[in-house]
Amino acid sequence: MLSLKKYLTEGLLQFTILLSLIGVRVDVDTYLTSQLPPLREIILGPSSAYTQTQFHNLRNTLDGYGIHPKSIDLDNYFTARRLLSQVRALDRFQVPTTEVNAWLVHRDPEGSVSGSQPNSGLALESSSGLQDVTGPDNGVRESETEQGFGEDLEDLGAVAPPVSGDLTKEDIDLIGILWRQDIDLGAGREVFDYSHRQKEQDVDKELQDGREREDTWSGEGAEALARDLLVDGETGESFPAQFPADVSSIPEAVPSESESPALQNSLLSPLLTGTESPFDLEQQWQDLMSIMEMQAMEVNTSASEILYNAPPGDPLSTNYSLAPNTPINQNVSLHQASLGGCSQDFSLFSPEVESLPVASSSTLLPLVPSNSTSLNSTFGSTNLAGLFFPSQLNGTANDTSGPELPDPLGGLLDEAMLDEISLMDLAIEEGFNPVQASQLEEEFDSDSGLSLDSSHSPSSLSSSEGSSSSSSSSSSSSASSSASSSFSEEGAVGYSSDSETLDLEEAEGAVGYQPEYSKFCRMSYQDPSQLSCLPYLEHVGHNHTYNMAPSALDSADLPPPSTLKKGSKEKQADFLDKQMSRDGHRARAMKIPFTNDKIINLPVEEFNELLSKYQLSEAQLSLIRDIRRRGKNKMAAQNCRKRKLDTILNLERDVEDLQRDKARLLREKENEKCMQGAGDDPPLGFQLQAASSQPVQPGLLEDSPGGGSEGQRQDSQVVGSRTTVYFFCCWFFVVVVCLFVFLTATAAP
DNA sequence: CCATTCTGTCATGCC
DNA sequence: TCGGCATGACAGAAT
Repeated sequence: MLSLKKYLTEGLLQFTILLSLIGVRVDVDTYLTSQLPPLREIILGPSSAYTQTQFHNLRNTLDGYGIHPKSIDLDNYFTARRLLSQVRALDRFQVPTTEVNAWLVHRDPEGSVSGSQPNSGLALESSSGLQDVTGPDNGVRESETEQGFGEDLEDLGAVAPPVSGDLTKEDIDLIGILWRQDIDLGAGREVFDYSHRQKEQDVDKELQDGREREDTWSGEGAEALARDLLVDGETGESFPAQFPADVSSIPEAVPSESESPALQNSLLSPLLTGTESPFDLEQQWQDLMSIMEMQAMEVNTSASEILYNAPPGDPLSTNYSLAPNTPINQNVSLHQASLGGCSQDFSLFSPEVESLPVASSSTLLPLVPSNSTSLNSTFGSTNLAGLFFPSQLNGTANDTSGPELPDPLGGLLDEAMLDEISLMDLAIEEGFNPVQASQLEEEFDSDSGLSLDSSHSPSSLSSSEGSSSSSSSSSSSSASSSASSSFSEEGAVGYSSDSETLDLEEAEGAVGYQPEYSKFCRMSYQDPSQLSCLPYLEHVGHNHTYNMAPSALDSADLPPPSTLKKGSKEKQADFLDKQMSRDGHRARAMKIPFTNDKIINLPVEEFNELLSKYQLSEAQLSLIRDIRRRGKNKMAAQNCRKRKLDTILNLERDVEDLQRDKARLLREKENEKCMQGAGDDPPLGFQLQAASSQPVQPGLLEDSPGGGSEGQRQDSQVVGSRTTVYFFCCWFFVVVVCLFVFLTATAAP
């Protein structure tokens, strides 16, 4: 039997060698291990000569077959196993040569390695990898809500500036007129400068930017405006007399004129019914009223045109005219309730932006009318970014639309009143003392809150003063007014914060804290409780409950207006509302006098200073600090995840590069081996090949496809070749057996 | 309804 | 010691 085994094994060996020589790859491994155990025993058992094939079978040992006891050299075996494992470690990625060729053809365009130019290939690959990485990053960013809104913000920022380009000559003239109105009202340069005390540098910078924008966008008119601004020393930075400036002048006039509580009515009444405002008031107040009247007259535009030479189509004029004519009740429409918040907000706070440069402010104003109109037409969802800014571009064209004009100003007035109310409420509840108020005045009084931007903050001043401090002295009244202004400035109600948010967004660019963006719209909503302060505003109050709803209610969902168009924008708006989230509502509930945006983003020094300015309860302070902590941690978490993702992507790219390098090196190695080892007695697994012309492919030895679809394709080829070889081997085995029987029979005698 | 993903928050450690 | 950042872990919402 021993001889039989010898014959058989030798015969098989010779047969396999023969097959290898003729180019047929015999993967004995498969058949030996699983399909033909007897044959495996026969082959592996007899001698170590066949252990060469164990090179190929070594991994079978790992599968539990174990090395045959008769294996002559376990050391060699283990050595071979180790080497083989190393080789396999190298060629995980390996695929048959044919496939590799195809792969190379496929990969070369990408800059993948071609054996001759590894470096270039790597370089190209790395470059492509970079692209890949950037691509995924972008995708990720887009996927992230933050990022998505960041784009919106970017769009917002990008789109908004061009709006100034839409400023017509009339707009500019009107701005200049309004600006002069501020001067007439006594808003001195110091007021303006003072307003920028905190962000003076930013203001200057943005002012320059704004002037540049004016130059580029507005052309001559803008230049003229810029010259006016530059020329006039009083105005200084003067944010051009924008609509807000006009309104802002109100406070100044108010303190002097309105020290008696009786002014409450007079104070707000003019706002509410601008047309009826008497001109017998003080000159400033009269001027102010004239402005308001102009606004009121806006529908007819005749009066405004006469007084200010403002063309009918002027956005600003349209802007101003809106509210007075229309009672707030009328103004408050359902759509305003939902959207109005945003548009109104924007219109209101945009002027308030502390550091908002002339250009930006000027640009923003035109937006209001266009906005309102666009909102009415398209129905604006609460999304400012989507509707508002894009619409701004067309703002001038939309200005003429009559019936819809009243809304913006009405909304503005409403917002202003709400702001006032909230400020009053805050002032009352928080117990601002005149001293702090005076301090605040130093900070904020001139601070644009008055003259510079805030249209509503002044109004808030007036209202707060009128209502809260009836008998207060002029100083105290001014202090309170300043306090209220500071509130508004600080975003007590959230308006200013919104504006500031805008600022921050612009300043920070894409990095901007996007959740804040939601505030952009949301901040317009007022706490209903605040409305109750002023009895005569109650009618306004319930009218504006629409606006209040989101903020007032803990539920983040906006009241779904029936008229709203259900769309992605609205959905986005809802998302933004939800973005406002708990802290925003908490802050409102706690009547935090400043926005979360400031709470989170202000430097610790400014933050502490801000806190010191207000008499806040422990609960409020705790909430504020929690908000700050959570906000910062949220941003940190976002950054952390972003970095993590980037790291993963980079690692993935590196792995791919290394795999390519390994594949390349292995191919080179195999090629060298084939070149020099043709005469040697290589392992059976390597020796037997399906395609004689093809270099040895370690990939064939691997179970792992290592090459994706190409690898699968190759596998199919390999399977076919193996099947053929299998049948041929069986046939040959039968022949050999027959020969063996024949020989034994003949040799037996 | 379940699994996965996304996002916010907390706790912890480090600087 | 405080403030901020980084990060793992968890929970809830969204998909």
